[in-house]
Amino acid sequence: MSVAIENFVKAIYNNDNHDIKNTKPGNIAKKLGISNAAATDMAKKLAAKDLLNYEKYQELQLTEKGTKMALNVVRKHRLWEAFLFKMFDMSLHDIHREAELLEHQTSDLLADKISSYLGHPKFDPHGDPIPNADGKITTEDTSISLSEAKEGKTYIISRLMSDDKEFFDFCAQNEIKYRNTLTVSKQFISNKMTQISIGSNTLVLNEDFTKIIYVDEN
Amino acid sequence: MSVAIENFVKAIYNNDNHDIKNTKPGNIAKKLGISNAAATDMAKKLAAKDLLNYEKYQELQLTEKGTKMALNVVRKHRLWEAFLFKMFDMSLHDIHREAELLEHQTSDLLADKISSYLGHPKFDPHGDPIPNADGKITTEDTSISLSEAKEGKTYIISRLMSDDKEFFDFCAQNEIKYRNTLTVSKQFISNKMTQISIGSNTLVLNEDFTKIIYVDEN
DNA sequence: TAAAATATTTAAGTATACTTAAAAATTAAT
DNA sequence: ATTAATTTTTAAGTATACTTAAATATTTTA
Repeated sequence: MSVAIENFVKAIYNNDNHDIKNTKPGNIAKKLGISNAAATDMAKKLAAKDLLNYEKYQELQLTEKGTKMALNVVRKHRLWEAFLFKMFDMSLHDIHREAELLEHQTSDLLADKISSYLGHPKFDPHGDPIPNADGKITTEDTSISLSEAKEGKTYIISRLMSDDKEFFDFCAQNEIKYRNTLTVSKQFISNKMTQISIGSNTLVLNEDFTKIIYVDEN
Repeated sequence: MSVAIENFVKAIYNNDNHDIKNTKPGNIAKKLGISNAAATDMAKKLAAKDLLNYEKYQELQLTEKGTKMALNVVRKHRLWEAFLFKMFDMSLHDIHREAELLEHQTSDLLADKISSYLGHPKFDPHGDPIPNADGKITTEDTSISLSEAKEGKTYIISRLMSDDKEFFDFCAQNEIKYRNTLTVSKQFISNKMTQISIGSNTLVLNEDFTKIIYVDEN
């Protein structure tokens, strides 16, 4: 299957799992940087290949076959991220960019070699779960976004759900890192801001950031 | 530039350097598994981009710009081979197949990271030289093919110039490996066969193999 | 050196993955 | 509940990288 198709099913999968669960063509188009028309076209094409269910004006739904393909690509993406992060001194943003390309040109054999070398990790450096060779995610997700965290409690950062360079630069400057500990000192409900202390820093984060920083109870 | 273009200039580069130096469209087409017509088309297109010089019915000649592009791709290919060979237990044939895909999706940044990790190797596991970051090959090639080697002399294997699985399987079974030592016991000139002793084996190789096994004097 | 074989080029056509522009349907706002 | 705004779809068109078939040029060989 082509890169375009792999990226399309991956975008649906990611949208379905994370975001506000909008998998209509326009939303997928926005993620992929293509026109709405192109997304509608592709949706019809993939429906004919039994990768997704398409009904006019409805959400796109991956079939079992489509989900399997998406998970295979996601697995390769996250394995590459884990591998490059371990081997080389590269930022989370950079490893994401490389993985975005390499994921489509990686045999199942090589993916297994990488997984094996890393000791079959269950999470990538963003904290996202890595599907196993059968395309199954075997970990439970108990984490919540920082925006939903409770005042006074201490948490461990479990995921940094972003591909944005500016966000990661901010993280790097403020000890916001996968597995680090933080305490929520205050939730400013009406302003949708969250005050945390992490290491020696006190930070007040707005919703843009607290929605993509995921944490687990300590 | 597209994968098709990168593969096209790479094929010209490789043909120009190794083989019987035939870079006419038909020969490139054969290497790439495309039709002659497609190769002629592409040649015209690349001439317009100043990647090669095209004159009807003549050999295709890479320009400086085209050569640079080819060397950049070749560098990435050989770095991936060296890296995968070091990291994972994979055959020469397998690492070639992976590198063939990964080479087009690798940033200069990542290539440099790989090179640095490996200590800036000058040769890949086939014995082919790895161009440096400036696209220069800094090693001299003093090796000759086994078909040209002298009776009675001892040599070191410097290159295994093939991507063929059967050839590498044969090599694996007979201690034919980069850097191993062999002695040419007899050249059967009229039959174009070469008898060698390597390790505990005596082998009589025909021209198909002696033309792709390169050796250096001891 | 002329005929036969081979290679290259031209021409016409295809599939993929897009585009823009307009029409149709849905969703949001008053 | 209409109207307005937004989305989705359809339609027509484009670039890339191929294909096959036929025409033309080159190379081989007898």
